Amino acid sequence: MTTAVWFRKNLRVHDNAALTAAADAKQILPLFCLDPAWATPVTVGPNRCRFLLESLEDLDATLEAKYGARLHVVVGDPEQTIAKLFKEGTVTDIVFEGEVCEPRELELEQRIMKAHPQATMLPSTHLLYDIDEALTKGNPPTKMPGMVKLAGKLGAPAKPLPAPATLPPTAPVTCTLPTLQSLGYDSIIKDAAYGVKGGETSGLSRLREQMGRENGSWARAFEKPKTTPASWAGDSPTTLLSPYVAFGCVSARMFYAELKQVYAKGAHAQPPTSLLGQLYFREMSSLLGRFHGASFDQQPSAVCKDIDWDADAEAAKRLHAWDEGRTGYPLIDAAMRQLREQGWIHHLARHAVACFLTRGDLYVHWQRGRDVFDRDLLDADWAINNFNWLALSGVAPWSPPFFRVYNPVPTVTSSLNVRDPQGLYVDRFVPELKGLPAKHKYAPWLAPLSDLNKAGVKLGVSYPRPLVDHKTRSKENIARFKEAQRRAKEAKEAAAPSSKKRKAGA
DNA sequence: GGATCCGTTGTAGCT
DNA sequence: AAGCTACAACGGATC
Repeated sequence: MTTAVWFRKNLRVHDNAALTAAADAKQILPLFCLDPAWATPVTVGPNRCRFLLESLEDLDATLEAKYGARLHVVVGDPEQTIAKLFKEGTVTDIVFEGEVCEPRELELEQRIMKAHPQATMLPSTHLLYDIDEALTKGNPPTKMPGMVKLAGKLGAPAKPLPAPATLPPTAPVTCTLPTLQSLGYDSIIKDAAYGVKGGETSGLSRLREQMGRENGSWARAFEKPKTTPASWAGDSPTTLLSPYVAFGCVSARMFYAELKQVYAKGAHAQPPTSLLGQLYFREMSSLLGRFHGASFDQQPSAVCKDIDWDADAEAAKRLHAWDEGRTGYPLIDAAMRQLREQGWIHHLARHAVACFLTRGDLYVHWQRGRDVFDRDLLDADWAINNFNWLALSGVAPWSPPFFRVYNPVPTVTSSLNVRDPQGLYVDRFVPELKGLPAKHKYAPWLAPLSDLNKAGVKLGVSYPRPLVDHKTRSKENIARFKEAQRRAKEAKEAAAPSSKKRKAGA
């Protein structure tokens, strides 16, 4: 009698409902299914895959040290892997946590439950709140005041489950962890942003380190818009805990519990900008993702206007240049190159590149950008990624007004808050501009020819000229967006006339 | 049911 | 230097 404990987005021993439930089993098989269809270099970048493998390695080590158990990692289709384990008699039972909203995972678990009726699917520990309970309180909020109100109704999140004291013996299985090479990755990037390494061990130690930063006053004072996107090393501007939370190395409830302790010791910032606000945004994204289901990542939908994004060969070229950091706008290019190299960029850099790709400059479909983020971000999360691309491209009810476009050339007053007078961020990620005077670093096309020559910069050759002219393009795009919106409204009105129309007609 | 309020993060130009 | 305004104007929640 062996119970498989299927690890999914909970790569940890703390706050793990499945592992906790397995404490009563006769024998267990800790299991992770690595779907090779998921982990391809095209869909999941090497850095993100590396973080996963490190997390699995750490989980295996923790299981062995704490319980004398080992993690059985199988590279293959999860459904088939589990079916085979049952068929061979390796396992007789399975326990796992349900997914909160990602459609492919929800579909997968439905197939598993159908094929193995004895399986136990437990409520997820992925969020602060039980998602089903949260959704009984009405439609999920789309703005932070609504989320704060909902949190008030739901009360304090449950305390994180402690790691089990003991576990039953592990089934005797030999297993070796896959490597990036064995999964078909050839460009192996070793250094993530700020050296974040996957796994519960480094995740929990990073959590404690960040909560203890400046004796807790840093976490209490934290306000995201005040941090700068021109960051890549040294003290991180944000906690950089998001990759750990995304893969479940650190549970949101554990994060919340530690944060509450720090908050208890003094005055602290409030949502939306505070650290708690960040956990609330994550919660809100998942609630909305669950509520809208598979349409959440589509256009058009109940939460996505039908905008006529460019989709011709020219647009494909612009997308490619954006993806590779060759737009000719150093801020955009530095951020996109950092994303590839480090698997992380600051929140405001995400705003800058997302606005630039979509409504601001290139007028490319937000789904294209979303897929690039999904590939490269260590903290990629289906609900959060879609929520934010819907927001930044201007199509969602929770979007900022579409005509508020970020300037890709940082200024002192810009809300992108770049604050990089020496242009060090550009130097680090766009080294071909290194010799330029600092004042031209973010707009090399404005530099006098003598400066360009001195720096060895040949615009259009060693570094691209601006792909589009921001001032004229953003104006045109705003007009196009407005027109698309007007058409959509008209179509809606024609389908279901409202009293407004009658009034207008009278 | 209509009016009003407000939303984590716009920019440029002015005082 | 912080704070105002013009630009052009969405849509959900609330009263």
